[in-house]
Amino acid sequence: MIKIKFPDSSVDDYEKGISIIDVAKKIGKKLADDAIAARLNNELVDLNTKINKDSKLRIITFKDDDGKEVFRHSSSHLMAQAIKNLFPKAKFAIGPAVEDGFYYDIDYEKSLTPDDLVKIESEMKKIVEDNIKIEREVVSKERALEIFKDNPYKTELIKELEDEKISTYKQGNFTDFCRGPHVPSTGKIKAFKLTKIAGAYWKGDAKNKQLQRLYGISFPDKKQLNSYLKLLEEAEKRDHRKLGKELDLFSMHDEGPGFPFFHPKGTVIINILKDFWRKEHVKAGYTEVITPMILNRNLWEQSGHWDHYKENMYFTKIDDQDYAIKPMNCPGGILIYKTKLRSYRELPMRVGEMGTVHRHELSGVLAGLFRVRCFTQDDAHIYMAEEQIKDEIIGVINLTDHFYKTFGFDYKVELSTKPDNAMGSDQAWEKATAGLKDALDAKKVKYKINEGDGAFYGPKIDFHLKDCLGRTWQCGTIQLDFAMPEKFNLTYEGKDGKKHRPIMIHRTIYGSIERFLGILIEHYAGKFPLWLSPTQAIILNINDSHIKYGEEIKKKLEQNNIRIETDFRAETMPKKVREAQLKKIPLILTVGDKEVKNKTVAVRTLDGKIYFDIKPENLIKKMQEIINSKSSEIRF
RNA sequence: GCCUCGGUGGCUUAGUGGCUAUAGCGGCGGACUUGUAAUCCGCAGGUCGGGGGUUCGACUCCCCUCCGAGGCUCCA
Repeated sequence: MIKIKFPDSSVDDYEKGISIIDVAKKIGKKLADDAIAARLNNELVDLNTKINKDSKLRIITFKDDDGKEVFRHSSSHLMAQAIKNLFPKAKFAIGPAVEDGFYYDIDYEKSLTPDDLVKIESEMKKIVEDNIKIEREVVSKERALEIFKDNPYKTELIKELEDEKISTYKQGNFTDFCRGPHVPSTGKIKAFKLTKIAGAYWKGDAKNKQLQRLYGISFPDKKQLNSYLKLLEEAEKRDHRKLGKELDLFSMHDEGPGFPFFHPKGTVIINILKDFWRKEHVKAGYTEVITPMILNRNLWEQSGHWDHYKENMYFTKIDDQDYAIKPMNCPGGILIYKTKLRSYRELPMRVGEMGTVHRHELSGVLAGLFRVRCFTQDDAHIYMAEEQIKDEIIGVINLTDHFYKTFGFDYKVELSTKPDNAMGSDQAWEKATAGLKDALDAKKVKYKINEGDGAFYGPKIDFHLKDCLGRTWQCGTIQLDFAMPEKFNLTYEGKDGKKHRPIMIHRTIYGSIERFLGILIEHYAGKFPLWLSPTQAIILNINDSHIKYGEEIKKKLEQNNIRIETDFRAETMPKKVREAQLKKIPLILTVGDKEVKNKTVAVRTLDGKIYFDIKPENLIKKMQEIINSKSSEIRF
């Protein structure tokens, strides 16, 4: 689908833009056809004037992705103009809208500082006040090259274009080579903030010159900007690195950058995630294996990792032979497959592995639990016949859906197709890709296609989790693989008594337990649902005379596998409650004279509700109910 | 790996122009025996990430290095 936007200057409002698809739908007439044809042929026509005559067109507002993009793109130009005013020697590269705002890459002799950002912001404000008209002008390629002759980046881009006519946008003293569309004037951009400066390579290639990328965010009004800034603040509060420390879940050390240490409480959660995973996979017909961490060079040569993945691997020597620490689990699993002749009756063969892998990631990419150098994949390999692809994929999609729903995650699905450096025949790719598509369609899953983004050995489906703040994280993946079975000469004996080659699926649901834990910490803001909570309840006493009874309660809960702490210090109640709250313990149980007398406890939940006179048996029963339901709500 | 910024007791943090470095929380000791978000008093704890240099003198200035943050590239 082609989507082209341009501003509708008939409506004097910043929010208005228009989608040509809508034009086509609404008028379906020659006008739209002409416009689309012109675009496809890269003939630039001035669409504004023609379309103005039709008033029935849909208006795109800031609420639409299209409108947002136009608005943010114009914000980028606004920033560029301000930069030009302040730093006339800066050369502009590209300045698009991105999902979370906009940026402009510039080439400037001196590094800009956060102070400069403040200056640029004030300059932008001036330009907004001046409400400068933004005008489109279509010029010849020659003329464009003349206009941008001092700018090597724009020159390069213009030369790459096949069009003979080039559109430019002019606002005051600043002219940019740009397809548009833009808001009609700078005065429309009422609220913005420049957020950060970073290095970025020209055209995203590390071999090219590194430019300075200035990021910003903008909105049509202050209110929206403020709520966005609030969201950022909330995200910062939930940062798993901060909460991980505060809640005593894990730590990082200079002695092992990228290698997380999990404390007792973090380990509790990880073990629960693993237990849950095992139970569900047994139900889904998986077996589980364990393969070694260090394996001989020969294996990695055969799998292709030695040639294609070496820079990401760690090595060691044993008795003068080269060994590698596994960066992936599949070669080990394949050796198990090959321990005997396999029959078609065994297929599909679903083999899981909680496989810990080590990857030498670049130091600059490490980030808390989100990007580490040692992590455990909830891996599984499914060996199957070609005709089983669709059903197996459906099975994995169902399982994945069940997992994500359990944690309250929404998710998006992406399908990646054949890349340029692919191995295997076109037919095989087509079949495999069709298998993935069929499965997604059968499940009525909406998905986005990433052309050419598949692995070299097969197409894949990726699952992107959406957390409660709307941020997305790549976790699960389903990858079809025809390469490994080939390389390891995997076979099975068919009904016909002949040898056949199985197809392999690599798949994960959590992705990495470490990353998943990081996401969970931020998703729940550290307030884990009862079933995941490292400490499920804490017992507080009013004074020393209640300790004995408190110990009795503790024992009862422990005997029912409830993770319980006590705080019998001679501190005041408010203080002990406060500390328990800060630790985000779901249930605070208090014992005082009344409870000792009635043989009950008082229960306080994290949201501050208090229930008195709860019998311990009832408490245990209720807690077990909530734990079993995996609910994040606690009510008595 | 590259770019920019940062690193002060367990945590959060003050600090200066180059002289014996703040405070709170936490910890420990004591008093208080407390009914749902911080009781009071006292004590201990830092070679200011590490190494080198400039200097009479460096937490402060310079260089190197390690680690972290945000990006780029990559990715579970």
